[in-house]
Amino acid sequence: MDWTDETIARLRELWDQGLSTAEIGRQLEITKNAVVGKAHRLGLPPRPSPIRSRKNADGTTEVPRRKPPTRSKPKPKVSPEKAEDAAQGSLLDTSDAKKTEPVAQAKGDVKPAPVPAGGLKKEAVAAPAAKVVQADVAPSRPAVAAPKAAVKAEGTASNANSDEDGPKRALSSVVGHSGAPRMAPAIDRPVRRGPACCWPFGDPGTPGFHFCGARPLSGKPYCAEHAAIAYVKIRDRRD
DNA sequence: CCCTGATTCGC
DNA sequence: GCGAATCAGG
Repeated sequence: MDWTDETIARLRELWDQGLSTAEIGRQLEITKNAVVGKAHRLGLPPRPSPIRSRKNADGTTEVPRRKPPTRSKPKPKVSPEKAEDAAQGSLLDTSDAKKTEPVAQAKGDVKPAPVPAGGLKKEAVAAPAAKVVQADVAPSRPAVAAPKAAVKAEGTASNANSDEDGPKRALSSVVGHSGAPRMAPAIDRPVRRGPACCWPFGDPGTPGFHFCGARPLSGKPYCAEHAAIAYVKIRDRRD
């Protein structure tokens, strides 16, 4: 993993948004360990940890006894092949024409698309301080992720699977709405110094990848347009 | 089991 | 510096 300035920025954003390390890892296509490790090294603010670290009265943090790790695992270094899939065509849907098949699907399943498997969880509910919860998914792949939350909230995939390709087909329509985030909006100011909408276009690592860059809503990482997609009101996601 | 984040430590 | 392995709590 090469931690470019951009990926670090993304990590910071996502971390700041309160996403779980695993979620961030999925979006950046790295492991959560990498996320945690890097975040730790960067000195990012620690997030509520599941492990109890009770504090003494004087403020010192008492860490539970750490057992001397018996780490001597001659584990063969079989590097898992990380096939990169560059499926970006789906964002190019300019009209509201309903594509029943995301492009990503068509490309051999060498690597499963990083679509989050879990449904909305506590993390989503406990999210930021507003009536707005984060879509449990990431805009890393807006065409796939965002709509999923918008469409079916409680779809734990276990019960709502009467329609197999339900989510897939639904997403296209959702994406189509709200002015279809196709390519980068031609912003008047190509270069801005302030905060920029970090809604991604294309796949990270590919030449055409870039962020929206428009002025984000205050306190949010996205501009108004993309925030509307990235966030879903609790009320609205219930059917 | 699953999830989570934190830490360790070989590389 | 990086991150897999591991730990540890829920």
